[in-house]
Amino acid sequence: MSDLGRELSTAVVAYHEAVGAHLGVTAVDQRALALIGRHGPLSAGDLAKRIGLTPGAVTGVIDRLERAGLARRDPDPEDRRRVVVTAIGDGFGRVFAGLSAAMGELTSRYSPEQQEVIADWVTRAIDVLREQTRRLTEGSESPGTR
Amino acid sequence: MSDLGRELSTAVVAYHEAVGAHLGVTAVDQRALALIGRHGPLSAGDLAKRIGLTPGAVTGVIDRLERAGLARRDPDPEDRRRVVVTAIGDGFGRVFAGLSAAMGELTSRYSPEQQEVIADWVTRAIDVLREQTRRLTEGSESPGTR
DNA sequence: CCAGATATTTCAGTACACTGAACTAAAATA
DNA sequence: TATTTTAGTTCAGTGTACTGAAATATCTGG
Repeated sequence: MSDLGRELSTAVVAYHEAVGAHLGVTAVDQRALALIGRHGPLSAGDLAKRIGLTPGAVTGVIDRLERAGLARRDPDPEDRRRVVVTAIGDGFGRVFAGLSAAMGELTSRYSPEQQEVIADWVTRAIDVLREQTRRLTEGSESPGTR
Repeated sequence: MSDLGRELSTAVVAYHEAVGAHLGVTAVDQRALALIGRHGPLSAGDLAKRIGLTPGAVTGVIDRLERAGLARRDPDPEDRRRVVVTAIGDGFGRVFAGLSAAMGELTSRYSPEQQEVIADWVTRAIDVLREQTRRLTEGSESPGTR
């Protein structure tokens, strides 16, 4: 099972690399997009803090996401200095459409009780990954933390 | 569930990035290491073909893996032009030790039947990911394919 | 034994994302 | 209203991984 986990993560990383190469976005760009997708629209500055990059670098991140048609810049009507970045339509979903469909098809072949077990495991596995990531990251500097 | 898949993959990518930053190896390096781990020792040239890089770039990949203590260069006794690259001990496992332990602990909390279901789903999910990756990659040029 | 083929490394040049600092515009404060 | 602070972009410089070609070492077929 530990081997399976390793293979799964390798396959996931390879997939993300392929998506990135296909769309002209980096791994960081994709993480930023996922962050927006999960959290909702964010200002450029907030995005910078969240992903640990300088504001200058974030401009590049947004440029690439916009060019790939995955996100959109909008002026904040409340504060016209601010730029609000929004994931377009379901830009992420569109890119991942083939994967989502195949995964849905796969999962539908299991009984409802089995699907329950799988979803539960995946949820907890995500927590484990986040915790381990935090453990690795802490101690290293990040520009936002200074 | 499709959202879960997305979150899982995002978490996996973030974890790999953190591991890479920690050890000074790139995502490509990690994929190369996984390839060696799965397939067994490979010559530098074979590695180049498999990961789609020029021989010159592969020299750098192996350099970084060696520097991180994850792989080893050995001359091929059968053909002294060749260099055989081997994953060290369980270098990969050592790096991923924290993750493997946590994942093992997580999975052990399920009944044997449930574990069966999870392992089955993960195995098939890996196949789906590989297939989708292949679909994205084909059509794009790679140095080895030319 | 010699000429060509093959495996890897080295090296110069290129591409690209990041930092840090200067710049522009807009808000907040006095 | 004038000054200071804040948000984002632009830009020069840096680091790093890649390509393509040349160099080195070794194998193989005539």
